[in-house]
Amino acid sequence: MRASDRAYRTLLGEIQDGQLPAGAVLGEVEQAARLGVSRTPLREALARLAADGLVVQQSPRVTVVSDVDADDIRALFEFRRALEEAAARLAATRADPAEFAELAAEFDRTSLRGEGREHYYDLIARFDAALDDAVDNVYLSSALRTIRTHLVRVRRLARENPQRLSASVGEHALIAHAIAAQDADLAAHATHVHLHNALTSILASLAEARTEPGAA
Amino acid sequence: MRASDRAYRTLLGEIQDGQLPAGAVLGEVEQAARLGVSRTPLREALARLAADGLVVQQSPRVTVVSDVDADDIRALFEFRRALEEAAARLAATRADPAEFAELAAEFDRTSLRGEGREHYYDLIARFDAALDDAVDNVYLSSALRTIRTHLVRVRRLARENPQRLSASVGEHALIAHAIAAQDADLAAHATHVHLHNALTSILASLAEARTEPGAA
DNA sequence: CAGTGCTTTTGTGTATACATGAAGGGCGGC
DNA sequence: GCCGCCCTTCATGTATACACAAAAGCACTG
Repeated sequence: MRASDRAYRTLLGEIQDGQLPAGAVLGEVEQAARLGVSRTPLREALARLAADGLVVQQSPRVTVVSDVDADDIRALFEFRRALEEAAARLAATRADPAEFAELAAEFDRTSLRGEGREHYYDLIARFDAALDDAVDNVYLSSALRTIRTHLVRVRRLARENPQRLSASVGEHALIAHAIAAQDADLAAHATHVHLHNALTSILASLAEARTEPGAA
Repeated sequence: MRASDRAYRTLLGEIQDGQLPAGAVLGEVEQAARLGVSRTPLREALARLAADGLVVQQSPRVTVVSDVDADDIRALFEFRRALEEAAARLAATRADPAEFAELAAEFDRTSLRGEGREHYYDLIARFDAALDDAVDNVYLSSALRTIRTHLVRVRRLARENPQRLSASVGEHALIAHAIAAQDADLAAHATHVHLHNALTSILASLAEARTEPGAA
């Protein structure tokens, strides 16, 4: 693997994990030395992170990990709503109904059995991949990939409670059913509802975390 | 200005102008020599172009200018529709009505006087800037900027006729009026109509250009 | 003592040298 | 004569050296 890829993935993971918190300064020489690569591939990694919006050039000389506050999350979800509603509509038109019927059944089963976090996240990831595949639009997929990159960090900031997770499974089931039924309106509206609930939960969790900053 | 910026802008302009046609191979040493910069800033420029989607890595070793065909344009407009409808809705909620009333009046005047191409494109650019400003969402604005970058090339491929241009002014006037009236539904639907008409015109022009490939 | 200007230092921007790997051509064998 | 292997070459990936600019610190002056 290329050194620039390693640097990118490492930094990406560290930013998503919170090991590199918002505001952390990323000096080229410093990070290059730490990651064991030279400045050239590290610069490329920083450029990619900047294109993703995960780091920003605070001043011409200093690159920092971008901040994430409630307003950012609202903006992200505005963007996400526009894209995912469109994606849901397109998938309802183009997707293989059988594939989404199968996904819907899996969501239903997961909801009943109440499985763990990792099973749920894995299922979500497969659902997202199927959506991307069905939509078959590189512009949309690329933008959705960027959003998901940011969402990893947002989820970490606002640790979702099991109750919300369970509700989310049901919402996904409905979206998958709608796509399988080729009902574009329902798919879009169910997506809207899902994102509304997700945002509400995240903002509530964030506000809660602010009042009692412990438990880190 | 930085050498990497110069390289980026030059290459961007040449791709948008068609001087670098789709499929053109961009070797690092070759382009670096041609543009009078070294490989390091040129690589950065290529990376930015790749992030924009204007060049693609055809194979691990060769970077080419991305192709634009009718399917690409349809995909671009699907994406654009999702974003601009959302932007129109948000602008209708958040924009300063007076600003868009003024823009709407300018569109009306332009429509009456039948001014030239450059005046129209300039007005559109100001409208887009006002929209970006009103929406106040970096994710949306960033995605819209990417779209506009691609649109320059699309417009060049499908030279729009004066008739379509004139109709487009009227469609923009309606969108601006809707935003000024804070009518989100009308703004979104007028945007949808506008993009539908624009896409139809572009695809027709493209099909026409294919049957008579002269007039280049 | 404070303010200003100079100097030093540090970090980025750029150029170039080196390593590595793939692709193409040529030569040899079958 | 054709196929396959090896060698050469050239492209990218990486490392590093150099240049420049900005910021910080110190010293000198008012």
